[in-house]
This record gives sequence, structure tokens and C-alpha cells, in this order.
Amino acid sequence: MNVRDAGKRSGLPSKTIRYYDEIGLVVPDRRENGYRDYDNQAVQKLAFLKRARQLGFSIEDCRQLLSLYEDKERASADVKMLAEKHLTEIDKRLEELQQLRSTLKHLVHACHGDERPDCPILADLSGQ
Amino acid sequence: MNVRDAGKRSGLPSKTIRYYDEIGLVVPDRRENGYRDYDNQAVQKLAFLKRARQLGFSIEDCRQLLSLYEDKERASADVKMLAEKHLTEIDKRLEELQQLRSTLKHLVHACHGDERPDCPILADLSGQ
DNA sequence: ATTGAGCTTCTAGTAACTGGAAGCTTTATC
DNA sequence: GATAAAGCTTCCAGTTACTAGAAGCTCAAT
Repeated sequence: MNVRDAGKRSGLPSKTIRYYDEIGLVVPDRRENGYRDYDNQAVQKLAFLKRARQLGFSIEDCRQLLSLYEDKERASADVKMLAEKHLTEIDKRLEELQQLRSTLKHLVHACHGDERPDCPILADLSGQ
Repeated sequence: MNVRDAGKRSGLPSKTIRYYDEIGLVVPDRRENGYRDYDNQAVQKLAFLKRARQLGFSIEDCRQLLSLYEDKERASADVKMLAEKHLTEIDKRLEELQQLRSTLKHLVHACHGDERPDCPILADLSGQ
């Protein structure tokens, strides 16, 4: 099927699918006229990628997940390791964001937000 | 002072300071030999930027914050509005990340992680 | 035959830097 | 004074994962 239909079935934009072809993630057959031709297996891979990306896996992680997905001899331990590594990164980002949010919240709270120029937010940014 | 010393005093890498010059954030004087020349006020702005970037403000937000910082007639309400908008975005990102983390955590927990190919993580990614 | 939709490739832009190369200037050493 | 090292300059490319748009070919419908 054409790229547009593959997009409808997988939930990905055509542009993204062409990009995944370009970087060798999901490489479709080609018809005689040069059009990409996606079969059901390829569409499945695309849907897999959509979900993995939604879960925040990087493209390179997705590449590995995809090859594990296709390897029927895989060890689930390998998949779990990837997911755990990703989870650790997410936890790290969460902590950073929470710290940041807390600081910002205090500053916003401290600022009276009126017509006067006096502002604790700017004071903080300028190192008091 | 030269870019390297400005970097030491502000805590920013020289490359970043040159970049801030290039995009018009902090534009220093130039000596006759073409070298950038940073005065104390410029260094203060750089330190201000460092802190604002640490708090996750975008460069364009920083540009506005900097002009408010320099405007002694500013209304603190304008600063507060910027900070609140940023806080809202952070809250949104936090919620997304937390949702994502929760899903991923369940999946990781469900995967036994041994030598067998059977894997709930891949099952989820492939749409069960 | 012609129009419109859909396909192709290619280039450039996004955010905010970072690394590296080629070349000029200054400083330090001999 | 010669030379070498360090530091400055600009410019180009790379990073992540697409996305927009242009020029041009192909296909389906009228």
C-alpha cells in the first residue's frame, strides 16, 4: 500500500514515514514507478514505532527495540534493560523539572505583580 | 575584558557567549583588533542569562526578561506573567512525564527479564 | 487531453548550542 | 628579534526528530 494508507493505518504522518525510511528504520519495497509499498508487517512496525515514541524512547532506542521485536530468539532481559535505562532517564528529568518548578513557583508567589518595577523574580535572576 | 574572562565571571562557556552575541542577546563592544570587549554590565547580563536558562526559560523568553531587567520603569506584572506562563508549561510537561513514567514502570515491572523471548513490554508496543 | 491528487526527491528550518578548522593577534620565552 | 603557544576571530557542520515547501513525475477521473 502507498505511504498515505500506511500512515492512516499506523497513525503516523506520511512525512514521518518517509523519514523513517530515509534513516533505515522501516524500509519498504518499491513499485516499478518508484512509489513506496508497505505491507502489513511494515505497517505493524510503524505502529510499534508510534507507540514507542509516545513512551519517549529515542529513535536509536526504537531501532534496538524494533530489532528485538523482530528477533524471536530475543531474551526479554534485553528489552527490560532498555526500558529500565529509559525509566532512569525519565526519573532524572522529572526530578530536575520538579526542582525547577518549585523554585519558579516560589518566585512567582513572591512577586506582587503590579505596576511597580520592584520584582523578586528579576532580583533572583540577577543574583539578588 | 575578553570573552574567556567574561565566561569565567558569568559561568558561561566562551562558545555560548559568542552565540549570545551572534543572536543579539548580549552584544559587546569591540576592540581595534576585533576582539570582543565585555564590561561589568555585560557580564551581569550573561550571569542573568545563565540563571534564567537554568530555570528553563527559552532564549526568546530570556530576551524579554533581559529587556524588562534593563527597563527601570517596568511593571513587575509583566515579569510575573512571563514566569507564570513558563510555570504552566512546566506543569504540563511534568504531567506528561509522570503519565509516561507510570506506564513505563508498569511495563518494566510486568517483564520478568530473563532468557525467554516472551515480553510484556514488546507486547504493549506492538498493540498486544 | 487535461486537471487534480498523490507520489518522488531535495533543501532548509526548528532550539540552543557545541566541536572543529583556518587564520589572525598577542604574550611569553629564548 | 624570532618563534612558539595561547587566545581570539569567523565559518561550517553536527546534534534530535521531524516538518514545510518546492519542483517534478505518475496516476485516476473527467
